[in-house]
Amino acid sequence: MADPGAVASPPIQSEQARALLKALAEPLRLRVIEALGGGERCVCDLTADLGLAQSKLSFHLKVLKEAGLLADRQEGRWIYYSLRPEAIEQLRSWLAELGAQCSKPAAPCT
Amino acid sequence: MADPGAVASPPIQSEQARALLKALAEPLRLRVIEALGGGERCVCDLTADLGLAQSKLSFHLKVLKEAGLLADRQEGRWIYYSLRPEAIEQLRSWLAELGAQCSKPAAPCT
DNA sequence: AACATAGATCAACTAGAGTTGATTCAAGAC
DNA sequence: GTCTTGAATCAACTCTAGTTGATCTATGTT
Repeated sequence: MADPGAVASPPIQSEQARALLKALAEPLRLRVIEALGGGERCVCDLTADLGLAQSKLSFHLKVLKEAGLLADRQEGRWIYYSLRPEAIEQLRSWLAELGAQCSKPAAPCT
Repeated sequence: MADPGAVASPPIQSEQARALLKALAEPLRLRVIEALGGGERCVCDLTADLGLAQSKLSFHLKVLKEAGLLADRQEGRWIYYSLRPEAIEQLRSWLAELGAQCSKPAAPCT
């Protein structure tokens, strides 16, 4: 099951999955994520679009980035954020495993 | 976009996705979910396995159920919980949409 | 009927996560 | 160099979500 040589998308552990889920499970962050679903955006753009206080957006971008959901790049004084599709894909795989054999009936309780 | 006649797995909205994410994004609940990943379990079984206070487990089971992640059925005095694969699948689809076109570069900021 | 057990619910308490406004840092523009 | 602007950081505050222990309900046993 271990795959030490692989570079992209190793199977995700539940701890990592939880980090992704937690980062996504917040209203404002979800709005940010959905805004980035359409493609890369700069911070000033997001601030305006979502109508958020600057420090607030910055806080949530940091959380999302630390969870591995976002990539950022700087260009001059602007910073552009984008979704990391690998993270999304990892979470999807993790969910797929979860759903795989969940329909087995329980052994009756005595 | 509306599809009132459909019974199974209509496309999920972000509000519903958030509810699922939020329910999943809690350590204890994730443990419960993973325990149920292997198949249906009764509450007494889960309580013992996870080593949780009864009221605590009950609280989290309720949250998971209200989010639509769990199904429950009663048999005598025991209650069995199981994962709802549809919910997992809906979340996976939602994530897939999100990742679909997120790689478009931003229009440069002036 | 009384009793025992599985599980849900409730009220009081606690802690962690998000908000706010001010400050700091960095990259141009002048 | 100074000034302006985009964005991150920090400290104080707030509030929501989870914990705890007790109580209540329902099912089954005797």
